[in-house]
Amino acid sequence: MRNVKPIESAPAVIDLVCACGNLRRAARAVTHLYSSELLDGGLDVVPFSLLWNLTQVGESTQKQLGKRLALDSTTLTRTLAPLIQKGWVEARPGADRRERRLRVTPAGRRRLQHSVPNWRRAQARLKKALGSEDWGRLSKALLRVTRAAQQEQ
Amino acid sequence: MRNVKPIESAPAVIDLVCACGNLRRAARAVTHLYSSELLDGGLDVVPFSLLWNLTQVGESTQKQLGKRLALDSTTLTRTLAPLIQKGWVEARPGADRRERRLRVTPAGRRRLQHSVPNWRRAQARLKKALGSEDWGRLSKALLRVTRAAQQEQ
DNA sequence: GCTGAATAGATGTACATACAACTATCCATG
DNA sequence: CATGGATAGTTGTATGTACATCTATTCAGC
Repeated sequence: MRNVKPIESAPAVIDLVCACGNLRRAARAVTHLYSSELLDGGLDVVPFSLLWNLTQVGESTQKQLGKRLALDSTTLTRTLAPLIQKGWVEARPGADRRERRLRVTPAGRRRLQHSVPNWRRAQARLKKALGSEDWGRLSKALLRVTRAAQQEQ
Repeated sequence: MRNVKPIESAPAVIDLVCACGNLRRAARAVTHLYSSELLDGGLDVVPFSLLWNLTQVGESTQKQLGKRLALDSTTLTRTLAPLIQKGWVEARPGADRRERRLRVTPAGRRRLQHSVPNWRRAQARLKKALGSEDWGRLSKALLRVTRAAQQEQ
């Protein structure tokens, strides 16, 4: 029985799909779409996302907001700066005076409301192009993968 | 029959989930995980992804590579520069002399191979934390959403 | 009450990314 | 074959993001 190819164990056809690369690419593509809608309203995706999330939580320290957004909290020092400067976000020291307690001001809330129709248009365009079944699947998958990645250190 | 609350049509409980924000957040979280593995091998996620994709396509212009990665092609001028400088990617003018034809060199291929085990570890960690069913779903959903967003302008 | 470890945030630096404006090249049409 | 519009890539600039390091503050244990 010479010359017989051995049976290959675990054929090493490893997944060629890089989850990280695919996520980053999707984020770029979708950011482009949302950005084009949101810029008409004068708020790009990052400021929009900060006002949006900060409105939803009501009040938060920088640290907590960073955790919520899976964002290094020192990054927020700079991305929040223009929002504070424009009076859309208020940062006041907490009882623990190391912390900054962040809140959206009434002016900030108005600014956000102004951009919500743009955001809805972006959502609607993507949802339509994707189909609402995939849209729902995507949302779930993203929450799960974020949790999984965060749990992994 | 007074005082009866009217039946509400389409209750305006609009999706509070922002696909863009969720994608960007997931990309940050997953990048962090992959980065921690890949950095041990000396290649961060962006150079890794460039070598990886360029290896897969064999040869490409900057424009084509940008399209494949949903990346502004001018961004590639800068992210490719260090790879070219280190001799991992070769850029030679094409027959159309406006173009740069990009190829991974043998040295680049070796460099990539060196990092593949790190990449596999990152993939394995995420896949394990996520479960392989969700992993598959995620991959499909990301391809679809990327296509959908790109088709939308 | 003091001191040293831990924590929140600010700052320096590096890189990723996009867009506008520019340059070199190509190509269609007169 | 000359010219003007289209295209590929470069460069200037602005923003987002992370990490290392620094400062101010807190808090546990003495």
